[in-house]
Amino acid sequence: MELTERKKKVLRSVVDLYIRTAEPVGSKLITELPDMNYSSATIRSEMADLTAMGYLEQPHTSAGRVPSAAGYRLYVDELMADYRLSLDETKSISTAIEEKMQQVDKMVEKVAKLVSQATDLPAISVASRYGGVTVSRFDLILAGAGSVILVLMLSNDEVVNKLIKLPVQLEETDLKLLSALLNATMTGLSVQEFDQSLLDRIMRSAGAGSCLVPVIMEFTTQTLERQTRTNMAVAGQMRLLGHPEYRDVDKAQRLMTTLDEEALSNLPAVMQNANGTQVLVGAENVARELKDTSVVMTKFDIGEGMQGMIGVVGPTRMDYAKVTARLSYFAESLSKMFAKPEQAQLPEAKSGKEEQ
Amino acid sequence: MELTERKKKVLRSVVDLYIRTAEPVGSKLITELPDMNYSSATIRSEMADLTAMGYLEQPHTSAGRVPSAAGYRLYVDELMADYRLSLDETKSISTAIEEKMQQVDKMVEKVAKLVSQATDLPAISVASRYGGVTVSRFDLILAGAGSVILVLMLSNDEVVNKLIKLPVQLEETDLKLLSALLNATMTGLSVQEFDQSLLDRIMRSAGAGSCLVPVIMEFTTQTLERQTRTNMAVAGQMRLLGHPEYRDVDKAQRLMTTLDEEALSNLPAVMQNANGTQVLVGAENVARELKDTSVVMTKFDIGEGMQGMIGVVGPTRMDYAKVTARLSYFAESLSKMFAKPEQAQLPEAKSGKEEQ
DNA sequence: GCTTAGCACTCAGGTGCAAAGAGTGCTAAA
DNA sequence: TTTAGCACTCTTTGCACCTGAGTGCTAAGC
Repeated sequence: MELTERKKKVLRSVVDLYIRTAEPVGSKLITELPDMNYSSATIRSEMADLTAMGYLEQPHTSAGRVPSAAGYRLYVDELMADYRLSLDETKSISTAIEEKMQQVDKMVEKVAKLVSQATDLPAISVASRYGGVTVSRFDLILAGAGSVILVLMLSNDEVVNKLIKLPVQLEETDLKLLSALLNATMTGLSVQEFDQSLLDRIMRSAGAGSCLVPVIMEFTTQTLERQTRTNMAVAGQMRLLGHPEYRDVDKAQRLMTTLDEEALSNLPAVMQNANGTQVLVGAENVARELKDTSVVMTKFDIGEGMQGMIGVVGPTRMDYAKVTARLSYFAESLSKMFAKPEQAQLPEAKSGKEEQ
Repeated sequence: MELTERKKKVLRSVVDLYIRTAEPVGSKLITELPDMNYSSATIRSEMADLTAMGYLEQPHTSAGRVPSAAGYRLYVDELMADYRLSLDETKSISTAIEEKMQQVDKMVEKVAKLVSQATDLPAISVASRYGGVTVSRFDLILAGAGSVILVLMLSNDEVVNKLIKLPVQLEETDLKLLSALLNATMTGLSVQEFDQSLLDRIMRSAGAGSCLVPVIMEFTTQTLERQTRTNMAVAGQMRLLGHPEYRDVDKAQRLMTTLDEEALSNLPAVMQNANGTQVLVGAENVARELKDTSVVMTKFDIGEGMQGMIGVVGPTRMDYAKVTARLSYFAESLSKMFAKPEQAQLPEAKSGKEEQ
């Protein structure tokens, strides 16, 4: 059977209405739409066809129609009207992002929170670095009262520090010597190259500062390891409860536990080869628990060998147009922000063409 | 009417059973308890008395009894058997805490998560500082490639840093000069004392480094302000759904929104004058939304003019004995940890006397 | 005087059934 | 090709009814 223009129009109406009401859509409801100059009987026969073709489903004989996974797929790929962000919306997203986000792990949390807020759905935010971070510079600062501040500058321009209480008294010159030694031997080395022989070598040459070396080594290793780990945050889980399909507490809970745990950590893999905004409808999902749930996600650039991803999880009935619009606006804004760290330029509101 | 020993025993049994089952407790159920050598009729008359005295309530005529707020109060204050933490429990709490917690804001989050895990309830964790943090030392490190690392050491021994990209080329000596100037003029000043005249004064003397001054000022102000803010984190909100009284999604949602927002920020005030573990039963709560919910909270010390608080929120029917035991163990462990930052000693398991 | 057995009473929750309502598929006429 | 009409299906809702749990009271027993 051929998918005529009118069939598409009916399908789109069904999905649109279903997104709004979360109730099965009947033929009569559709006839009441503006631009629908057919009787309910005509719509009925079209709907019967669409059901036969697998785009719609019927919960039971005397109920209205509900989009099937295939129906959503078609909707997302072809039918969905571009959602046009209003000035208000871009503005509130912009000001939210503008607050400076200092470190990557903090950033991940904040972004998750913002995205969740903007979409009224639980959101995840991931930042993964593809390894290779090294220390590009060591500094030791004597900070009075028997303590030293260790400052590491990393190859990705992040800076971390640690306060070390000194067991013995050390002179400024001792620290100069030690930091020079560290800079000479350890900069540019990845964490895998740290080993016992390196430690021995440094200890031998360290002189008065040798008691600091183990602490420094441990902190450095820890820091570099944390850098390669992918950061991930989940926010706004409770928002799920606002949507009728999750009034079943058990279901919501099961879904959120999945989200909290690792099951989702393989989503970034799915993301890897795809570009732009991706929509996973219901059954297309990897994780069991997400079977009747959809995921929308987008990549964004953080530069310096890093990559971010933001996504939301929600009922298959979610308002894809709105969600994808907001998500990609976020991603765009974030990418720009990381491109010019100090003065983030926000993109123009995407002026999508309004179909129909 | 007098509250006899036997009445107390009955009341305790009712609360214990209700905590376990979340169902109204009938007279017959109580007779089945070991150590209860009375007939159901006797228990019934005792329960009728307890109801008249306001310690029990009846959802409807033919239902069992449920503890009233006053009943819980009495239970918490007098009747409750000390819960004895098993070795397993102390161990899992200990190892959880042992992971080093670096910065205060990170700490707050982690603690909230741990407490929530240990009690299977939503948890809040607050760390508030009573002001007065100043910068005790400035350092500027030239980090090659036209950038400078600014390191601030604060009066509470926390260290923060920021990477600044240089608009112009600066020499090591310029930075030395500037940092000496900053140390001379700005250390020990609280954020309220930063004003235009101070900025002007520094700008005049800064020489080549003057272009850095505004950035440094802003970052310093921001940092000190963040230090005085109280950090607060909420974790495990979804756990609420596991308890039957919150199967009503709307209720759970309303409660959690309250928790997420500020309504709870006045709880620390309640905490201020009290010591030890506090239990707020139902109607005793400040916030509207918490009316049929209980809050258990404890203070702990962070030293350095700071104070922490952990608490959980849950159904009035929660297992007070278990929750208070775990909470105070946490608080104890944390206090000890901050007393000797580097090698946390964990307290012995509290060996409470087992009554009855 | 306290305790207990017995009994009548109350009320929430489950079950079965009928009516209402929503929506469908099919057919015949326009 | 579209539409009006109609019979059919299935869920939802309301209602009456029954059952079981639990109570309060009373009178008898220790």
